[in-house]
Amino acid sequence: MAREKKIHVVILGLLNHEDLTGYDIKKRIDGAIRFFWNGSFGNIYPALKELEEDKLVKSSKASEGAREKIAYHITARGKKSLENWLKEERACNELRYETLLKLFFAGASDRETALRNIELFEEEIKQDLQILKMHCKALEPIKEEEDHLYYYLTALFGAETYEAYLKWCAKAKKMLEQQSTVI
Amino acid sequence: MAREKKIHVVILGLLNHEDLTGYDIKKRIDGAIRFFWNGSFGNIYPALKELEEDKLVKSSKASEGAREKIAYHITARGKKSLENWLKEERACNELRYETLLKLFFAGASDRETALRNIELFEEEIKQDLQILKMHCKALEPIKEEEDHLYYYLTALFGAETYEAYLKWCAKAKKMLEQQSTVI
DNA sequence: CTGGTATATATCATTTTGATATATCTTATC
DNA sequence: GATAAGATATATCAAAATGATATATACCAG
Repeated sequence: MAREKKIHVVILGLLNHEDLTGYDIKKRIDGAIRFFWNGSFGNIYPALKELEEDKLVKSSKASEGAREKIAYHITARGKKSLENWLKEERACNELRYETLLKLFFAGASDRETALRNIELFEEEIKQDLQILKMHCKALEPIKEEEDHLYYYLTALFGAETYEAYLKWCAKAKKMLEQQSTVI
Repeated sequence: MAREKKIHVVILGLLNHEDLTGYDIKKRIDGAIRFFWNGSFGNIYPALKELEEDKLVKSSKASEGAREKIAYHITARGKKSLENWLKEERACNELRYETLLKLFFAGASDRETALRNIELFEEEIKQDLQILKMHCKALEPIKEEEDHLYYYLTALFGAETYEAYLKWCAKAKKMLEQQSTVI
């Protein structure tokens, strides 16, 4: 295994159940996957070429008319590679929340700024929570079929953690408000 | 504002209440900050040079004996820059959990692999939760003083979300086990 | 028929990550 | 008192991810 890009397994995972173009892949990532992983054209297109070089995917010109369009199909080798990754006993889980960074350093400004940043976070989370709840609602009834249980569980993870975020927001706001009146 | 590196504000935030060397900065990040932001020598040292070029920090040779050591101090300009960032109304909050990616694509392997990956995640979270709870316990009694409330709130965020993760783990494991016996 | 949006591929500069190199200081062990 | 291990300290580099931009076609509404 020469290459170690994470985008490779994201692509293989998506291609594992349907043929897609680079553009399609980006759309899929921007759909449900974005809540726990990202991808950009800047790494998708080069990755597709590398995967083809390594014979993990196979391309086919699927051009409709004048517009060029390249669809990719996973190979047996690609499926094997995907499964190997799934069985690897290490996973890199990390969170990068600028809001928490700002809160940690909030002492460099006033209490109002700290509160405002939490409110902005709260709004963002509320919106995304609505989307996650819709995903859950759509997947819950069909979770006995095929891979839907897996999709449901990732959506449920998002929904439940976002609920926890909102509870924390309320608590944090209250504490900040209390302390600012005392001082 | 020429440069836009996030590591710059992390460094400014840390230098805002004490002078530090690059190595110290890395240690601070690896302490409490790592739960929501990371930094590496590979970007800390170049960032310090850039910050000095832009006059946001000032270096002073603090060498003890033969070992070279460069301590950095924040300037008035640096404090201003930090505050501007805090007041900016946008924050990039993102989560990158390979465990969820593996779960989403778990259909490419067997149910046991999916379960195993959740168990590994659970173990990792349990360990970090202990650390976060210790942080909370240490900060809770002094949260009325100075910036401690901010530190406490970030630790509390971690502790509460990790608790939510563990609840989800239990639920997810149960669902996976139930479905595997039915099929 | 035309302007806006979606489709589609590609590239590039900037940033981050992770590993490695180098050297010194401190502490424990034998 | 030797020496090995681990912590301190700076620096650099390849690889990967990010975010923006360029280019061109297809489709649809007004």
